[in-house]
Amino acid sequence: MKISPTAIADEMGVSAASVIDMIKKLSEKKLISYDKVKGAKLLERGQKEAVAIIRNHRLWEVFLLEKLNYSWDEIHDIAEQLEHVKHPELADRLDVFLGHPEYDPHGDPIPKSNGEIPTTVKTLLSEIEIGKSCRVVAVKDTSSVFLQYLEQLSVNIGTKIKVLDIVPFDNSMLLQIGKEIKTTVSKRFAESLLVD
Amino acid sequence: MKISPTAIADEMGVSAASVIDMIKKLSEKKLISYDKVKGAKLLERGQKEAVAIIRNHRLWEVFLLEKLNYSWDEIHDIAEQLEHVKHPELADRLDVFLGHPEYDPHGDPIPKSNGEIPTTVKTLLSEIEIGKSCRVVAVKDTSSVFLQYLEQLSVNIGTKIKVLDIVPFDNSMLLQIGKEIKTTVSKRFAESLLVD
DNA sequence: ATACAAAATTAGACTCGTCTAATAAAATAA
DNA sequence: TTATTTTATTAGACGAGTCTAATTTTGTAT
Repeated sequence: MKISPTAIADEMGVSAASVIDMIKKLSEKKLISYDKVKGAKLLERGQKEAVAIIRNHRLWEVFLLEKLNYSWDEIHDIAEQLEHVKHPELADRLDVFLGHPEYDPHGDPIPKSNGEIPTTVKTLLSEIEIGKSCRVVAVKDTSSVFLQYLEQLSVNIGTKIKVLDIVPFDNSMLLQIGKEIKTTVSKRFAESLLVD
Repeated sequence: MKISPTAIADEMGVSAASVIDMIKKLSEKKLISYDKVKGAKLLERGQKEAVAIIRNHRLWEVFLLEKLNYSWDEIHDIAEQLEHVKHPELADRLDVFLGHPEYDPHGDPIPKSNGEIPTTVKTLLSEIEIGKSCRVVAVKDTSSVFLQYLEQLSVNIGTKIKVLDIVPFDNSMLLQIGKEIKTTVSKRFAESLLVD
């Protein structure tokens, strides 16, 4: 998909000018290609570097949650710093130490050392029909507010959810979460949860 | 002790001008004081930050050695990157996870969360008299070459060393290392090992 | 098709950490 | 004490990454 410089700027909290500047620099470094029409695309080298960093990020997230007992909503920010620590072998050793986890705590697949990323079939909760059940496999939004909300609703990776009803007016969904909780969530919410 | 800007520049591999510039900036930030005569001194805030970073560094070194099975001579460089990862509870959680280690793999004390640094009596191996025995408690030089040399001689923290003889000519020492190894080392070597 | 709005891009500036070259100050040797 | 050498300091510049304020391009509604 093509993403506009403005969108990147908003997402990253920097000015559009900075994004354009950076696109230029990354193009010069042959990490990305840029073309008004096709947008920005990762080049071979850029792709590799990017995947390596994502691998680091997700492995560190597992470490922070499992070993240091951080909570779901805290790990992302710390992993964002850890992911840039550079040393050959580091990711692989971490991977071994953690027992070769396949998914990070948010349900995202951890790239293999060869750069391969396991793909999983994921559906937005918002696309599940009335009466059907599913299990949470990942979150699309990793912001603290969202994760804390999930926590509050006892929603975790693996949690079973049944769609009891959908309000036609605004597409809110009435959900049965696990055995205990029955609640209504917004369309926005249902579009931020990935299920299988 | 007072250290000259030039010495810092050499040690850090930057120009003297950079050191002076940085001294100015750190002074403005009230992290250090600087005075031609007294030299540079850490101020309260600077001291705290510095100790916190040392704490991070040493804890990460323990992690890298014990959990990721890195070797003695590799951990320093990686820890130098990890030490700057910032998050309120990170050091404390790491500390708990590692079981409150008191020393890092090079034998240096790990500062407590309150900033306290356990002090240990340490003597240079070069000051041990003929016939006396001692145990290695720390290394003064953490360069790869030195650590690899130690590895080769089977010298580790805790290794027992007996000084069998000292060559008056150049102060080389004949050592009994553990039970197996008997070898002669230079004065420079003996001044890089700390024993109790 | 025209005109307005939104997005992309450029220009010019600022901070940071760094550098080299020039100058000043201090230490040391004669 | 003066000359020489070493060290400290200043001046001016540069690249990186960022910004704001134009300006240009593109998209869209009338």
